[in-house]
Amino acid sequence: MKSFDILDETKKKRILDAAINEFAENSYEQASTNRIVKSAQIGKGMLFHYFKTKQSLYEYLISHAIQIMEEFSVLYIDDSEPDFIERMKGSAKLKIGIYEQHPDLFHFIGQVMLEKESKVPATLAHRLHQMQLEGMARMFNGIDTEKFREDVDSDEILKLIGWSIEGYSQELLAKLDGQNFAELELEPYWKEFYAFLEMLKRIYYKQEV
Amino acid sequence: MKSFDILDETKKKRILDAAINEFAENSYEQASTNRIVKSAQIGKGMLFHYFKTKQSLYEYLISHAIQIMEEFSVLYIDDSEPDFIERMKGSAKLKIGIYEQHPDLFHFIGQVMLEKESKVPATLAHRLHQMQLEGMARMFNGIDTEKFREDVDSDEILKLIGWSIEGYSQELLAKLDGQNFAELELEPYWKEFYAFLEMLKRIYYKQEV
DNA sequence: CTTACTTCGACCAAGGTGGTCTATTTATAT
DNA sequence: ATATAAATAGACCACCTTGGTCGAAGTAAG
Repeated sequence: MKSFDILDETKKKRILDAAINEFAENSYEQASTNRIVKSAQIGKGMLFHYFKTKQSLYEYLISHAIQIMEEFSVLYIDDSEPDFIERMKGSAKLKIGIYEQHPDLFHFIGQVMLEKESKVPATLAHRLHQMQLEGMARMFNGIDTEKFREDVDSDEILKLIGWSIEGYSQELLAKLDGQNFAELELEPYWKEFYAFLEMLKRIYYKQEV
Repeated sequence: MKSFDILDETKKKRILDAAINEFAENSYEQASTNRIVKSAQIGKGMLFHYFKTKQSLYEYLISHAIQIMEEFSVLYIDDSEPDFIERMKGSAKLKIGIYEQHPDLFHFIGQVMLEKESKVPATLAHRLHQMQLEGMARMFNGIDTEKFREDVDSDEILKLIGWSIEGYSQELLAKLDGQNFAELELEPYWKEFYAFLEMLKRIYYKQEV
């Protein structure tokens, strides 16, 4: 794998993107190394020179994906922010950030989660699980629930706000489908999103008098 | 196809379930007729006797799925009910009802939607689209928005309630994963769900004084 | 000119593809 | 009981894709 780490960044990215995309859209078995090399525009031999087998390529990708997720997580999510909705802003920026730079990463990880364990070595499965737990912790630990309205259980409020933001994002993403993120002016969408969050505050926070 | 329609219901169901499952979990190209016949416990020849080609089987399934969805829709969704959340109860019952009797139907339709148009004939694509529109209409037409709190736009409230119920269902479904619906006592879960809906009313409806 | 490394893609055996066909069983009709 | 027709299984077909190999050509360095 040394030989792979040494490549120019652009070729490396082409290969990683191609491979992640292939494993995102197909199960391990159905994913095709032939399609990967074609999409990455390299010869068949090279892929098996860099990664000796399909399986080891797969494991490399999983590890790579975890690494990216963790980097972005510490970068974007400020777990000292006590206001839940403010913290969710960071989470949204994280998702968009990953989406811009690695469009298929979430899809890939989702596919990995569905995979029969046999293809995902125990240590990687463990790291994935750990990542999930830590992500939850970073999202929910130390939230100030005093701000929430008192006629609804605060755990419920956390979930409701989460689901609402999830729904909003899905709708937005569907609307922006096909368009190229890189050359898109996102600022107005953020503005709208912030307004949406303010609305959530109006709904779920105590009314200031 | 006549020959197929005549079969005993149990064998018919075995074949339909196997085929829908296969096309739900794989794209058209990747779906395998071999796996279908093995799973349905019939000989290879029979499948191609009933449906002459893979493509025509696929189209039969799509048509079949649309039919089921429409039946359930008129059965469960009462579009004369003016209270949105009450109407959503029907929608939830519809989903569970379909899920019980055809576990992979939603997944299948989702997969069909993703398919490159070429494999889905225009007329079926049109029927699918029409079904979606009518479903939306049955959900949202004639809703009494007077009940909603007035400090938030009522269209937003409709969406927020929808997303919240969606999130709740997903969470519940994840919790019940793997368990067999048929032999499951659902009543307590409905109870909890109704309580959840009452909470949504508290949040999104005008407070009665 | 030699040595070492990179790159490609033809090639391999193995196995899966949609679809056909024959042989046999089962049901129906006379 | 006999003849005819329908239902059924699965071996088989030609074709394609699979993960992986390997030799040859290209490139760079010493």
